[in-house]
Amino acid sequence: MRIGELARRTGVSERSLRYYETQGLLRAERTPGGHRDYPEAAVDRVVRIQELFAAGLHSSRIVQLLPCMRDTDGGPSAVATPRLVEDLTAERDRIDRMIADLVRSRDTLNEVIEAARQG
Amino acid sequence: MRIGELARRTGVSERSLRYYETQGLLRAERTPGGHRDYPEAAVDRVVRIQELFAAGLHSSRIVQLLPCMRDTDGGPSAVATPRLVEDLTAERDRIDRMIADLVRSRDTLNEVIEAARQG
DNA sequence: CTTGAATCTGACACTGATGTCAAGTTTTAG
DNA sequence: CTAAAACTTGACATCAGTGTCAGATTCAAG
Repeated sequence: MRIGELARRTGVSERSLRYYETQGLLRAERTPGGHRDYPEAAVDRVVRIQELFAAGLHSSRIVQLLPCMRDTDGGPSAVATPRLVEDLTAERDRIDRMIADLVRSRDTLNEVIEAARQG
Repeated sequence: MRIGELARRTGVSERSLRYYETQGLLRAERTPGGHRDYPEAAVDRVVRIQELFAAGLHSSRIVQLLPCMRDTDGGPSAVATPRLVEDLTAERDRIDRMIADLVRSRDTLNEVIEAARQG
């Protein structure tokens, strides 16, 4: 599929999809004229990438991580090196803390919302 | 307490504490010489502010929210206007989606980490 | 062939909290 | 009194993904 359709189906802008490519996160075949041609699996991949960005991972980290993830197309997965495992563990712990923070913030908002509904 | 101690106790930089003040998030008495003098409750407040920043709320939103939160010192709390409740509800829903995303990312990382431990 | 939609590359701007540095003032300890 | 530490304001930089615009090219349909 071409970039417009991928953008529409993932909700990610064309600009961002091109940026992902420069960062080595996403590859695409090219038509004879130079237009990008994505495989169906790109949809899932882009969604994953977005999730990881939302989790605060940087491009460089996602680049390392992607080949180790079991893909939707069941492609051959690499195995993380000990060094990478260490880094990913740190990321995971950071995400856990982030989740805890978010839960507290959500509860705070709910308190205020509830107080207003009753007041 | 002065800004250095507040920074140390909250883990937030002095730079950020001053920024919070310019945004109307944090007030401080001043010594005759002009140095900031924070009440004990500032510690909790700063922690809350940090959490809300981490949840993706902007200064302007936190400014609206703060007076509606029940403070640690049990100060008089304002009640959110209907308009604010609407905005806060949207924020809460966004946070809920963010949490869901984070959980997925964490699970992804755990999968890779586990695969490496066994591989 | 023609025309309009889609895509290409490249460049520049922005966001918004935070880092950092500079020059000057206040506070505190000896 | 004095020196060091802490604090002040102000300005500029940074990050990293994303928005946006311009000009050129390709694609698809009539």
